[in-house]
Amino acid sequence: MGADVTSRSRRAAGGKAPGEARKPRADAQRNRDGLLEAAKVAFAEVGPEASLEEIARRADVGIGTLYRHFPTRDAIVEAVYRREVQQLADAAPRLSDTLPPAEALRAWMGVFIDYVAAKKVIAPALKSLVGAQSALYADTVSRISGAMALLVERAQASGDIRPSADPADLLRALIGFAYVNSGPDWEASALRLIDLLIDGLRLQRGEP
Amino acid sequence: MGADVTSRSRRAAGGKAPGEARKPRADAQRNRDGLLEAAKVAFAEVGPEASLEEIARRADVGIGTLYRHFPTRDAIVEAVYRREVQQLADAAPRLSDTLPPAEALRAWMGVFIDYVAAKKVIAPALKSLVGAQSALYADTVSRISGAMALLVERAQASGDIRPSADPADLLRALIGFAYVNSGPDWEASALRLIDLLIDGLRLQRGEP
DNA sequence: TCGATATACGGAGGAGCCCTCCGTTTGGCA
DNA sequence: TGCCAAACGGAGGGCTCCTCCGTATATCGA
Repeated sequence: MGADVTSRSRRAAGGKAPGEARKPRADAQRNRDGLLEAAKVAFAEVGPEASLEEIARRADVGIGTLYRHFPTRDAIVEAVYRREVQQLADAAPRLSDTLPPAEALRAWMGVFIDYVAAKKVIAPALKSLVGAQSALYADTVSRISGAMALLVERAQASGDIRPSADPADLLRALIGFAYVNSGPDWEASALRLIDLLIDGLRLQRGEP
Repeated sequence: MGADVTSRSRRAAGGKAPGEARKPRADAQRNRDGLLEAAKVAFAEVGPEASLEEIARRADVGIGTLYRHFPTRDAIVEAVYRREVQQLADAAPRLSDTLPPAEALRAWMGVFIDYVAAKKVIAPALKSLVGAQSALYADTVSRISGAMALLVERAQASGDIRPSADPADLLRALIGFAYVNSGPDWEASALRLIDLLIDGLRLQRGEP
């Protein structure tokens, strides 16, 4: 995303094109990595409200350094979660190649829930997936949206589900189910609700 | 709820039973009301994270006074929302007397969404409706749960929806839909999702 | 190899918030 | 009218966020 201040992918060391910044310094890179690692741990333990000063402390780095690398809280949160989200998105095509279309859709939604359950870290970031203000999360959003769209399209093409089904709606529903993640029963409940939705989608009453 | 420190419903002024505290002082009552009013405004503007010191300031009251009346942030949030939630719960029996059971259920869920949309204030308190830790919100929760249970029971009794439908699941779904409340389309999307759920509930495939 | 200098670092400091504690004020009852 | 429980207010300790700037050093050209 555009959040990081340090830019990583410069052309390999050596001659630099005119106007191009030089390669990031080694200590900068090291500190950045350390910060991400510390943040991952802290977010997992405390949630995304974890103290940034505490994260800097854990990374053995000054608070100023943290802010230089990640000017906002969102920036560091987003950086930490990106890889996790990517894994989730990757599951979609895999499932789609394995299962009948509607089942693949159901299964992926289940995986989404499992994922949120396992890495509790993700849950609080969910809102950003549909949030308006999150230019920051655009990348993450498009990956997940893409996964959902793929599954819905295939299920529609095969006639498994009603053609009016809107992937954006389903994503909202899924995020909503995942959001309500307290109580001992929440995961099972979410899975039942997914089944209910899929059943609803299968119904073709009065659709063109 | 048990949150308020000052207790309002004493027996009418006059002789007091042995061991019973005296009636609250007039200034205390006045300040309590002022705090609630200020909090209502502040929560509406900023959400439930609004600064408590700011609320005390707006109410022309010391911070200590705020804390005496409402020892925790939850206490004051809860007090503000209770009346709003009550209105919502009241809508259920009214709809149930007017519409066919499944339609009443659908309509009430719609009202819930409308309500969250109109008084944005409520949205952030949603999580508490299913939260585990919220002994504080027990009253609110039971009112809403009761409304949902009533509607589901009647719809089941009439055979409109599958007997396995779980009111708690549906409440979770509804709260989830309402939670994902950003973007221009969210309300319409939520209503479509409700329709989808109701359609799913109508399906009786493989149910006893 | 050896500076020069862009780059990166650290942390003090201002401002805000949360919540507690306690000296002061005041409303209500006798 | 006077007493005193009840209520008040806000200073203060501790935490957080974020900015700013003087200091240190990694990198690159000579």
